Amino acid sequence: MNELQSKPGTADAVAADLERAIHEHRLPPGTKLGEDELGEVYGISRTTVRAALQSLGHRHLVQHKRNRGAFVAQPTVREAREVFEARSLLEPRTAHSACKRMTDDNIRALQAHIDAEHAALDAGESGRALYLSGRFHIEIARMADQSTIETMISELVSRSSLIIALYWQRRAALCESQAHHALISAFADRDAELAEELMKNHLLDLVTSLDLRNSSSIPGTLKEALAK
Amino acid sequence: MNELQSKPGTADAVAADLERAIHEHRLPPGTKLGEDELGEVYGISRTTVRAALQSLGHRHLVQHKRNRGAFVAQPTVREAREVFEARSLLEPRTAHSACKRMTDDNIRALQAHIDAEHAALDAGESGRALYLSGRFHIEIARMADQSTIETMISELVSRSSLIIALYWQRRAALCESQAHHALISAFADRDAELAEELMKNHLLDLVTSLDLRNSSSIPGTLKEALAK
DNA sequence: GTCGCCAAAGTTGTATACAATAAAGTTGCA
DNA sequence: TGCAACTTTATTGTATACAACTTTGGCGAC
Repeated sequence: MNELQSKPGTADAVAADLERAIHEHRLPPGTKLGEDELGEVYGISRTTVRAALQSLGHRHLVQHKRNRGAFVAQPTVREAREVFEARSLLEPRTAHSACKRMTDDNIRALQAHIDAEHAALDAGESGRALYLSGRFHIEIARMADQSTIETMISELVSRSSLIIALYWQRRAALCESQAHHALISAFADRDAELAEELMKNHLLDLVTSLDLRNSSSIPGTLKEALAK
Repeated sequence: MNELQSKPGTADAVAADLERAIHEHRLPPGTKLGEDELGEVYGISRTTVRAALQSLGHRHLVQHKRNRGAFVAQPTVREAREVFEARSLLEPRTAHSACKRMTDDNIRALQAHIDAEHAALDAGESGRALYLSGRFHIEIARMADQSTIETMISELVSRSSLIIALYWQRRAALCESQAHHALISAFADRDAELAEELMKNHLLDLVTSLDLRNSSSIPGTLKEALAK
């Protein structure tokens, strides 16, 4: 059941690699993604790099500035709200659908996901833990057998990772896994209504754990704000 | 309040032009989009054409076949169901939100949209009428002031146009505008709950007006189906 | 006569070279 | 000394050239 991954050196492979690096916070928001630089890293020409960056740009993970280059996107407060609004429309109902189709193998796979997340957290790899935490949501969409919605959620989850990088406030540390555990329990009990409600609340909790007050100074954006 | 449109000759402009042509059924599903050919039409190089085609590919409007080229996408029955499933999750609630924010000017704009649609239909421009009919849904999302969701709905609407081209069955002709009129009435009455319900039923009607029986022979796909 | 192989043509995939634009640093003048 | 305009430099935007692959037509063998 290997997910089909592109051969290394292709635009898709580079885009996937960059997306993961962004998702894992190894590339913070605002990081410049020079074409020559990336081409040298991956041993490919700018043409392929550009294709990858364009793909990420279309998913709102990188922001293109004309004649300036590509940068890891810095979602605004407004954008952050919109992303979670969209997720709240898609994911609860998708969790409901997924629950009704879920097999025992699926549930075990989700449990394994959480275990891996914990392991990463224990190993101090918080970026990887965050990535796996996002994948959890995508896996649920996949189990709902809705590839179109899965694609959308995948984009929203990646963007959420950027939002977390910018607006996360320390206090609410890792209540994450609690919600995910509860979801798995609902799946195991085949309680679709409960799963839907849990997902809804989980997303709500995520939003409230963010600091989305207007115009909080985003690190690295200050100089740009003045320049403009 | 001119919507910012890219200068002609840019990848964005070409992509927008092609998207509209696809939406208006001037480019039927399965049409080959040769790079040299398009470059000659628009007076630009293949580089720019490729960027435009890649953009449309990411929106699932064109399908890329390795070393074969780009073709106007031919959504499968499964994909068709998924697109409308996604729309049913997004649009009713968005109509609700839009209703609560809607101004009198907004309502007049929507009415003007429908009038233009009728005019196009009377002029025999059924493609343009279909395009405007889709724009109606996008305008509502815009009025909900949710640009992220608007982008998603925009993609889904364009894909719906391809689905209609493939699976539309003659009988249910143009009950379309009826539903849109009813929606405007709900907006005018500031009845958000009703608007949500109307949108939900409207999308349901759309799906049931399609012929989504498995493996109905799609024009132009037959030879490919046999080849595979 | 049909099947299979081979060759040639056309198209996309990739890399490189050139042009345009924006940022930054420098120099000159007030 | 401060500001402004210019020059320089580095980067992206665009076009073109080459390579790889798929397809299609023809030729030969069975």
